[in-house]
Amino acid sequence: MTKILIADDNKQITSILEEYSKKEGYETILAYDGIQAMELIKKNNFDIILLDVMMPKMDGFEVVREVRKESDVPVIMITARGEDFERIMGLDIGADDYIVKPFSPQEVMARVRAVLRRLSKETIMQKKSLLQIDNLVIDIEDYVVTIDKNKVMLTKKELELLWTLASSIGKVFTRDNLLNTLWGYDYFGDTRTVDTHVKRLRAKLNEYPHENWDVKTIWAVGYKFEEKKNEE
Amino acid sequence: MTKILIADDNKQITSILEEYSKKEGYETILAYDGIQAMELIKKNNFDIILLDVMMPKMDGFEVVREVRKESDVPVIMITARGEDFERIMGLDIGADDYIVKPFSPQEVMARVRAVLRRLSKETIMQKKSLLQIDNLVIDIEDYVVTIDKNKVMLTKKELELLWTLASSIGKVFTRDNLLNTLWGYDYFGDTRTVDTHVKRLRAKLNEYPHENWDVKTIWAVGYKFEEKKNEE
DNA sequence: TTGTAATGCCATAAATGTGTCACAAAATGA
DNA sequence: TCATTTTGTGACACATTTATGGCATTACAA
Repeated sequence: MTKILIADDNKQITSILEEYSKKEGYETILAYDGIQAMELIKKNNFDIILLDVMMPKMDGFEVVREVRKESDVPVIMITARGEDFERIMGLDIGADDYIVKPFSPQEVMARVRAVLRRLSKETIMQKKSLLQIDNLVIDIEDYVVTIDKNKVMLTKKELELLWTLASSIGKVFTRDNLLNTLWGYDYFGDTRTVDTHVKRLRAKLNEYPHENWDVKTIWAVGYKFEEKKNEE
Repeated sequence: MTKILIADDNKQITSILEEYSKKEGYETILAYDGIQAMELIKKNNFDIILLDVMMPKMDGFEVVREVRKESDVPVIMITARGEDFERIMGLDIGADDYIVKPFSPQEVMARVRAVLRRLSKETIMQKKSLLQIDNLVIDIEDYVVTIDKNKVMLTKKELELLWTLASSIGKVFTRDNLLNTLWGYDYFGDTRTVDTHVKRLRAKLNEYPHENWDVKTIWAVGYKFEEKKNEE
């Protein structure tokens, strides 16, 4: 049975996530600050951990750092603002995904499922932080994106954008969603900025052929990463 | 079958490393202090040894010194702080690699594989602690770096920096990563200092041609050692 | 101790990335 | 089809990040 730890000092958040986790069939345990989370982690053997960044006594970053010394449980960080992508995902912290508030519980559960699915595949492969879709490979650790082994030179924002879209294949993101996830919810900028980044990303991706996937526009809604299922 | 000794007084660390080692297919033996480690080393014929520096009864340094009197087993040291690179890697101690806490188990296993791979090539050659990438050779033992047989005069920090980057080809290191690994995690200095050392290192490396590799900047992230795969 | 090399820090220059806008192009629906 | 809405694109200003040279301090060897 999948065992999940939900750590957040906001009880409304933990209780709604608890409800959804139980609906999902997970064994759910709650913590309300970092110290408590650490204690529970030491005693239990969780399959996945949901960690709020801002918690009393010990913040989420510290908790992951502690956890990572000894274990490799998948961790999803919940952050109130657009913290630096690479800080959370990659090099410094080593979380498996991150979610920006405000979020919907469904979204969180989708991420949890995605991480668990991805991880179960990766026990065979060595590398984590590797997202592979058809001939597209996104490697967070090396900060490299390739299409059929061809290196695509993306900037940080472009990589974040691609990673965000591609890690939820098929899901439509509104411009506000993306602004919220990539720039933080307290960012007040032009919505159309997203368009510009999509344009730049597409230009670079189109340097190489990719028949089975694309960044698609959903008219009057937003963008999504689409994978065309092969007709095998 | 590869036989590995894991010596650390923290049982959580040994047990997680044991788990990963077994997953890797190694025969795994554990020790919880230096004396115990020594006894096991005398009785067994290990292929590789993981040694925590801070252990009760006999610290990691002493253990290696003892071991080195009689054997040449590859040793990877685990240190909590940025101990002097040359002390661990160089003439005094003669370890084959070192890892700074906190680490992820994958990272450790990657290092283990790397050391074993390197060593297996070196049985023919006499030298150990030799890192070779295309026309670049880093000799930790003699503290010498050459490009096409041309000696490159690097300072201590420059060598450490190069070695750190080059022994994880492709991996991006943030400035904080490097500060942590090279200066110790308790060092509070200017992040930009890393830039300066990269500058000096590059200047010296560029005295000689190297088409197939370079120290590359990942904008807004950090640095990495990049090897351009030859189109053989 | 003294001289020399190494190191760390800073200011400034250079390089690169990002956000905004105006207008063109495309999609939608009557 | 046309009017309207939405998206795509190129240009440009400006923000951010990195490279560089110089200088002060420290470490080290003679």
